[in-house]
Amino acid sequence: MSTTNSLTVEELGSAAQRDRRKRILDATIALATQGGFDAVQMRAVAEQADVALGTLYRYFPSKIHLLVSALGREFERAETTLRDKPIPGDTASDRVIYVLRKTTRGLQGDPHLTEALTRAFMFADASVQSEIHTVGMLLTRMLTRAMHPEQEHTEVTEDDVAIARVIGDVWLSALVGWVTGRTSATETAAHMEKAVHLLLRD
Amino acid sequence: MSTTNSLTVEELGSAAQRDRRKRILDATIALATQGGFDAVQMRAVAEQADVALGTLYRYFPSKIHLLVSALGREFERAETTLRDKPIPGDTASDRVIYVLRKTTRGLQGDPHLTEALTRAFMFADASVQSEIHTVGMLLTRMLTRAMHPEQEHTEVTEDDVAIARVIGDVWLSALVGWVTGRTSATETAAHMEKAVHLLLRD
DNA sequence: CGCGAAACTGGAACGTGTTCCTATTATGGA
DNA sequence: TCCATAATAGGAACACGTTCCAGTTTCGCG
Repeated sequence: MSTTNSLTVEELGSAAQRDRRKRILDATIALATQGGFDAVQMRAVAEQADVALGTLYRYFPSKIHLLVSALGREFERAETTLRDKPIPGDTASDRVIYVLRKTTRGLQGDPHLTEALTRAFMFADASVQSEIHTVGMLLTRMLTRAMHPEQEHTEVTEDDVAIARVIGDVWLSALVGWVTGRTSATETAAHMEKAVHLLLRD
Repeated sequence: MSTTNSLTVEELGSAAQRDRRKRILDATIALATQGGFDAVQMRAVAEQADVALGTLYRYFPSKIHLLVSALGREFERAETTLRDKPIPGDTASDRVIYVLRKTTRGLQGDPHLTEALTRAFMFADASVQSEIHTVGMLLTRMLTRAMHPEQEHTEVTEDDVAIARVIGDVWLSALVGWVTGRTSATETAAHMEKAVHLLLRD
C-alpha cells in the first residue's frame, strides 16, 4: 500500500517525518502565496523545506500531489474555523451565499495561493483522487450544513447533495475564471450568487 | 495588434499561411486524438505539420493557445452540425439534455482528444481570453437555443443566460472529472442531467 | 550495543515547453 | 526585374518537472 500516493500524516512514523512533511507543506504554501503556481518549483520547495529533492518526491510524488495536499490542509483549516460558529442568514440561500462569500473572500485575499491551488486541482488526474475526494467532501459538507443549519445529518436529502455539488461546480468554474484573469472578483461573486438563487430559489 | 495572441485566420494574408495554420491544427488534433495532452508535443506537432518549431510558435505562442484554438475549431464544427437540425424534446430540459448528451457523447468518443482539450482549457490564463470567449459563447448559444427552439434572439431572458452559464459550469466540471478519471461516463451524464432538472425543473 | 534496512542527501541526467539565433526562402512594391 | 523586408527552416540552448544513483545517516530490532 504505497506507490503513487502522497504520504499521509498517519502513515508517517516518526516525529521527524511528520515535521518534514509539515515543513514541505509550509514551504509550498509560502512559495505559492508569493508567486503562484509557477513559483512553486520543486527545487525551491525542497530547499526552503530543508529537504533533498528526492525526499520531497518520496513524500509527494508530483507537484500536483503536493499542491492538492496543501489545498486540502488549507481547506480543513477553513472548515474548522467555520464549523463551530452558527451561520447567519434567514434563508438557505442567504446562508450558502454567506459561506461562499466568506470562503471566496478568503481565497481572493491570497490571489497567488489561490491560483496555484486551483490550477493544481484542475490539472490533477486520477492518481490524486483521494486528495481531491477529501476536498470535495469538505466543500459539500460546508454547503449542506449551510442549507440545514440545525440538524447535522438528518434532513439532508439527495437533492441537497446534488445542489451542493452543482454549487461546488459553479464555484470551481468561477474560481478558475477569476484565477485565470477571465473574470473579475465582482463578476465571480455575482455569478455564484445568481446560481445559488436559481438553485435554491428563495 | 499582435504579440501574445494566436494568429487568427483573418490576419493571415497568403493562402500558404492559411494552409500552414490548418496543417498545424490538423496535426494537433491528430496527435491529441492518439495520445492526449502529453502526446501533443510541440516538436511533434511541428514535424507532423511540416513546419519549423519557431514557425509553430509564431502561429501559436504556447501549447495552451494551440490546444484551445483547436478546441475552438472543433466546437465550431459541432455547433454548425447542430445548428440546422431542430432539437427534439417537448420540454426545455429534455432539449438541453439532448444537446448535452449529444455533445458529450461526441467528446467521449474521442477520450484522448477530449482530455487534451479540456486540460488546455482548464490551464489557460488570461492570454487565451479571446479563444476561450469564443468557446463560451458557442456553448451558451447552443444551450439557450435548446431552451427556446423557435425564436432565435427574442425571449432569451437574463435568467436563461445565467442558467446556460451554470449548466456550462457543471458541464465543464463534469468533463474535468471524467477526463481526469475521477468519475465514469455514466456518473458524468447523471450528474449533468440532475443539474439540468434542478435548474429548469420540468 | 550492533546490525541490516529504510530514509535521506546531494547532485547528475533526461524530457519537453519555450526562447533565441543564423541562414535561407518567399513576398510585395518600385 | 530587383531589392528590402518579413517569414520560415533548422537547430542550439535554457528552465523546470521528474528520475535515478551513490554515499551517508537514522531507525528499529535482536
